[in-house]
Amino acid sequence: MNLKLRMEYNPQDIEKKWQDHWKKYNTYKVDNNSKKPKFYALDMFPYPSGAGLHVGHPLGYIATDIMARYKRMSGYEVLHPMGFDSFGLPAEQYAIETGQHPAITTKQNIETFKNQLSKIGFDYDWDREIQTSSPQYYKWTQIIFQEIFESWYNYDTQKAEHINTLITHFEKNGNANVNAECDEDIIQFTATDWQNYSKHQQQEILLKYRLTFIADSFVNWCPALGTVLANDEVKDGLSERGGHPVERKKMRQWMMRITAYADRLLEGLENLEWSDALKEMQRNWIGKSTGCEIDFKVKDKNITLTAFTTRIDTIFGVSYLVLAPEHEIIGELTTLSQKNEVEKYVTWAKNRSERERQTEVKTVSGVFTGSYATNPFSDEKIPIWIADYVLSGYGTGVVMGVPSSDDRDFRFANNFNLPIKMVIEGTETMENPTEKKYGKMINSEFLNGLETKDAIAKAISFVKERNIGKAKVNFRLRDAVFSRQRYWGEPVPVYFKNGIPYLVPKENLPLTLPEISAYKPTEDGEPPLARATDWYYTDKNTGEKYPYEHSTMPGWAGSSWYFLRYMDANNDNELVSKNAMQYWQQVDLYVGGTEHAVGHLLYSRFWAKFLFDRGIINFDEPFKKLVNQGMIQGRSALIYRKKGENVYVDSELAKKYNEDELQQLHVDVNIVKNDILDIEAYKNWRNDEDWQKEMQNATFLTGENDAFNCDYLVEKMSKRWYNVVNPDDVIARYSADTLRLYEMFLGPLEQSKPWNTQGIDGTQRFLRKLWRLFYDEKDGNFLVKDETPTPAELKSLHKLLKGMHEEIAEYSFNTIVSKYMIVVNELSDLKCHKKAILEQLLQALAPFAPHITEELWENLGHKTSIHHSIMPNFEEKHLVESNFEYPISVNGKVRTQILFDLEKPTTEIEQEVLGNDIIQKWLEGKIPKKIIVVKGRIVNVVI
RNA sequence: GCCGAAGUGGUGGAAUGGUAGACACGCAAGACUUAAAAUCUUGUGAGCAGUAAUACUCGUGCGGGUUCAAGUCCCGCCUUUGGUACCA
Repeated sequence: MNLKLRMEYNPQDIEKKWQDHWKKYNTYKVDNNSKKPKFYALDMFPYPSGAGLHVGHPLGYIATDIMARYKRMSGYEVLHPMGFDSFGLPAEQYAIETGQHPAITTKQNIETFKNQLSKIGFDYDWDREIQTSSPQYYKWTQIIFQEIFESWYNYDTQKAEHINTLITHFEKNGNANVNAECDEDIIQFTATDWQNYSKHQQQEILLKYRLTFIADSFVNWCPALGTVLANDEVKDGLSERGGHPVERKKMRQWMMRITAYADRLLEGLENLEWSDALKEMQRNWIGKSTGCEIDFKVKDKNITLTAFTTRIDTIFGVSYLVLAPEHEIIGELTTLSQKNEVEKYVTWAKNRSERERQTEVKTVSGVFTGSYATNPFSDEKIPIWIADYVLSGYGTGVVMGVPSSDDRDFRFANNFNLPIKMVIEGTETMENPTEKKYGKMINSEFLNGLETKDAIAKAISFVKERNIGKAKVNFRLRDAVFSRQRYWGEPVPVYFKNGIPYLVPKENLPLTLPEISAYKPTEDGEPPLARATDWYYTDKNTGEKYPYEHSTMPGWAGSSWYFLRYMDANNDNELVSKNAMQYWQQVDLYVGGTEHAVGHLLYSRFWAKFLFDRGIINFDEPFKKLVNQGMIQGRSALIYRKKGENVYVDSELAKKYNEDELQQLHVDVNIVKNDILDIEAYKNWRNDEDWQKEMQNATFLTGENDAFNCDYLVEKMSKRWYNVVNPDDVIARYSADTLRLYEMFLGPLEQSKPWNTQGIDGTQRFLRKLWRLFYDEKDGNFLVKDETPTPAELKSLHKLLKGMHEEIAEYSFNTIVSKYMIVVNELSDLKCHKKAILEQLLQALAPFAPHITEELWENLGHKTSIHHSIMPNFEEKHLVESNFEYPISVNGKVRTQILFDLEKPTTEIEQEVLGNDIIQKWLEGKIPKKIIVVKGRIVNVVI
C-alpha cells in the first residue's frame, strides 16, 4: 500500500501533508527583527463576498506568492500577508433584506475565503491577518481620521502640519499671510479678532482649515429608497433596484482635502515603478491644467462672472458665456421673460448624472438667461447661457464659449445659432474650424500674428495689467467625500456640540458600531446610525450628552493604510511600531487589478503622504512597484432548446435552425468539458422534482461522434450565468500545484482573459511527467542516481535557470511555465535521472509548485524545507554555442538555412550565401544590391 | 463622451525590428491493452501543386506609411474591455 502511494503522483495526499507540515512548523513565520534584506509583497486584499473565491481571485495572489517564495529562496526576509476588506455594501444590503447583522455574514464569508485560500498553498503568515471591520483594526483608522482632523495644509512648508501651528499663527498674526489649503469663504481677521472670537467661532474657523472638514456636496438621492446611491446604481435617472426616481441633492458631508496634495501626487508618480498606462490614468485623474481666470462684467448688473480657461489666447473668439446649471448666480441673471424656461431647464439638468451630462455630446442642450456680459478684451456684448456640459465642480462653473476652437462650444454654437469667430489662421475656410486648434492668431487685435504659446503669455500679462483676472492652475481632482449614509462602515469618531464637531477622546476609541433595529436609513432620511438609541458621547465632567456623527466612513478608509498594519498587525499601542515600519518600509511589489487605478491607489498615496508629513512614517509613497493583473472573465456555456419543446439541440445542428425556433440557455460550466455537455450530469443538474420529471422525457439531438456540443460566451464571472469556477473544485479534481501552474500558464499576468478549464490537463500531465523523472510508475522504483551530468543535460537545466531568473524579473510567469515544460520534456527524452540536475530543477520550480517540489525534495534526502534552500543560479559556460543555422532571406523572405560558425567573418558568409544553389536560383543571374548579415540572427540578400 | 488596455491557428498563447505560431489544449492516425483509462509516437495556420519528399502563394482586427526586414515603429479607423469620484 505504502509502495503504491509512492509509485504515482498523488497530489491529494502530498498537498494535505505539506500544508499541515508548514502550519505545524511555522515555515512561513515572518521575523520583524531579521538581519536579512527585506521584501514586501502585497496583494490587493479581497472583499469577502458571499459568492466565495472564484478562480479569478487567486491569479494575482499566486503571482505574489511565487515572487515571495522566489525572494525567500534568494536570501530575503519576506512579508507576504493576507487580510480582508470587510466593510462594504453587499453585506449591508443583505442585512437590510434579511435583518441579519452584517458582522455575521462577514464572518462567515471570511471563513469561506480563508478555507479556500488555505488549499492553494500560499505562504501567508496568518498571524498577521487583518480585517478592516474589526474594532481592533478600525480603531487605528479612526485615529488616522483624527490626525487628519487635527491637521492643516501649509503651502509655505508644502506639508500638512498640526493644527496647533495654525492656531499659534492666528494668535500672533491673524490669518493674514497664511498660505493654506482651506475653504473659499474665508474672511480676513487679525490676532486681536482671533482672541476676541468665542471658542465656538474659533472652532468654526478652524474647521475651514482642517484637512478633513464638513461641506455640502451633491449626491444621488433616492427618496423612495431613502438612501444615497452610487452612480452605477443609477440607470437613466432611476435607481437600479426598484427603478425609483433619483435626484441630485446637496448633503452635508465630511470631505478630505486631497487637492492640497494634487501637485505632490503628480510629482510622486515619477519615481514609482508603475506602468506608464497607470501613471497616465492618475495624471489624467488629477488633471492639472495651467490657465487663467478672467472676469466678465455682466451688463446693467453689479455682477462679475469669473471663467477659467486654458486658452486665454482665443479670447477674441468668445461669442457667449455658459454657466453650470448649479451656479448660484443664475437666479439674479435670469430676466423675467426667460424665467420659466431657465427654471425648467435647470431642474431637468441638475438631476442628470454627471456621467450622462458628459457622455451625451451629440444632444446639445442649454438655455439663454436673457443677460449679457462684456468681453473685457474687446468690450463686445455677449449673451450668457446655461448648459449642462459645464460642470459646477470643475474650475469656476463658468466657461467662455469659443466655438472656433473647442468642440463642445462649436456644437453648442451651431445648435443655438451663436456666432462663430475664427481666431486662428487657416481656420477661416474650414467647415469645422476646431480641427485646427493651434497656430497664428488672427482677428485678435494686439494678439494678431502671435503663435498660441506667445499669445497666451501676452494675454495673461494683459489680464494682470488690467486687473481683470489672474494666472491660475486648476486641477480636475476634487476633494474627496468621506461620508457614507450607511451602517456597515467605520464610525466617524466625532461628536457635535452646537453643530461643531469635536474629537472623541483617544481613550474612548475604538468608537464601535452600535446595535440598531434595522440597517436602513430612518424615515426622514437620516443615516442608519440615527436609529441607535442611547448612542451619545457623554462629557466626563458635566455629564452632558452629545450626539455622535451618524454617517460612516467610505470603503476606501480602511484600505488606504492597511499595508502598514500588516507590518505589526497585533500592536495594541501603535498603528505600527517605528521598528517594524523602518524595517519593512514601502511595499516592494503590489499586485492588483486596474479597476483600482484611480480610486484606492490615489487615496492610499494621499494618506501615505499625510502620514509622512506628520512624521508617522518615513516614506511618502506606499507602493514602490505595482503590477496590474488582468481580469479573469467567465466563459459561459450555452445550449439550445427548441422553443416549446423538450428537445435540446447540439450547437452545430443548431445552425440549421432559424434563430426564433431556438431558445438559448446558460448551463453550468462545471458539467461541460471541452465544450461538450455531460448529458447525464445535466439531467441531474437540479434536484427539484419538476426538473427530474422534465428530464425523463428530454431529447438530446447530438452532433458528431454522438457528442452534444455547446456554444460559449465571454462575460463577467457571475452566479447568474453559471460560469463561476471555484478553485476548490479545480484543486479536488487536479491539484493545487496544477491550479497554480495553470493560472500562470494561461497568459501574461497583466492581460485580461476568460477562464477556460480546457487546457488544464496539460499542466497536470507536466507534473506527472516530472514525477516520472523520479519514480518508475510501473514498479515504484526510485530512479534518481548520483551520476555526472552530460553537457546536454546541463545545457537543458541552465537554459531553464537563465530564463527563469530573467523572466521572473519581468513578471513573465507564463513563459517560465513553458520553460519548465520544455526542460522536463528534454530530460525525459534524455532519460536523465541524475540528482545534480533534478535537485536544481526542483528548486527552480518550487515557487510555482510548492507541494510536489517539497515532497520530491524530501525524497531526495533533504531534512529542511526546499523553500528555505538557496535558489541556484545559471552558469554561462553550459550555454555557449559555437555555430548558428542562419535563415537566409531574399528581399526579406526566408528561402533557406545555412549553418555557419559564429566566428566566421561576414565576407566569407556573404560569399557562401551567394554560392548557394537556392539563392542562385532566386538571384536569376542578377547582382544583389546589398547583403545584410546580422551576426547570430539572419542574412538578407537584397536584389 | 473622456482616460487606460487588448485584438496572432479550432482554443490559451510565444516571438531584443531579424525563420510568425514556441509551449500547451483540442483534434486525427498509430503503439500498448480483452477493453477503457493512463502513457508513448507521428501529424495539425489557410490555399495550391505533387504518389511523395517538397515547392510556391497568402496570413498577426481594417486602411495607409517608414525600413534591407514590421505582429513589433508611425498615422488614421473598427471591435472588445477596465475606470469615470457612494460597487470593491
